[in-house]
Amino acid sequence: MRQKSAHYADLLKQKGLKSTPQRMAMLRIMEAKGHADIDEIYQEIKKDFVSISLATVYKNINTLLNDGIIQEIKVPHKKSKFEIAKHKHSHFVCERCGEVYDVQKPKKLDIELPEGFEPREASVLIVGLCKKCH
Amino acid sequence: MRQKSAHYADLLKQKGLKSTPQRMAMLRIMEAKGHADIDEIYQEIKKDFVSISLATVYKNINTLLNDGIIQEIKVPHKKSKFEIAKHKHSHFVCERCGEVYDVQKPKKLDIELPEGFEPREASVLIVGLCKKCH
DNA sequence: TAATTAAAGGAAAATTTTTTTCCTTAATGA
DNA sequence: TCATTAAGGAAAAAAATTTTCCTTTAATTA
Repeated sequence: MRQKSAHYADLLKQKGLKSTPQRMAMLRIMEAKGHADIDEIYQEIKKDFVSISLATVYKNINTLLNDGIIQEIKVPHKKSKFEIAKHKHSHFVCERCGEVYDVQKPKKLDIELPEGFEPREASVLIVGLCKKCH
Repeated sequence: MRQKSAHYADLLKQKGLKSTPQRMAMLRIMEAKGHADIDEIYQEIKKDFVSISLATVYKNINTLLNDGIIQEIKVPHKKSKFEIAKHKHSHFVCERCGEVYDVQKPKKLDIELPEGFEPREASVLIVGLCKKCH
């Protein structure tokens, strides 16, 4: 824990962002949950910061997104989830419970693009049943 | 054109949906554009149906989605796009102009899932520069 | 430390997006 | 053609997100 928090504080400082308790808590929540949507973050953080404003959560999500500290995962039929930005990986969404899991990225993708198209990044989303729901 | 429209009319009938002019127009717009977001559809359809309600567009999007006639593509940083449901394929999004293109689906994805996870479907989204913007 | 200052927080309002309601209109099928 | 019922339109409501404005506080420096 000491490590992680220090890490986030440094990361924020690097980007010229203040490491406020609310912001750190949001990062810790995303860290702990792996993937969380706005409302989950808000409900969770309210346990520690009773009077935190939902606007603060949104503002922080946006600044953290802009600085690449977190990233958004858009999932079919559900609200966007946010996660701490990390090494590249793919996602698995359980169609029953909605949980998002990180899975390894495919070694290579054999998709042929038309002439003139320049890929920069690919993301894979697998939909299915997770261990619990299967 | 005769073909396509008849096709849609039949498709709607099959699903027990009425083939109204507004609904047909929405399908034609998605067909023509390939991928369109709510606002694009609304702006476009207003040219023919001056007094169409935005609520009608939303309602139709939802019924068409529920019956699997169209599908939603969630794209990072932009509004969702909708397309006529067709054989499986992947998407390429241009990070400059935002245009979405259909690309072939990978033959196979070598992603190892943890024990107990059952994949049903995978979607691949490639982000990069399209021919025009490259 | 104490003082400074710029960024961040909170509350409320404003915007934007989406859904619902309620009544009217029109597509479908007998 | 008529009856039925889904769909359309307008407006309101609800939900989601952003902005405003003022206060507080983290970070910097004297």
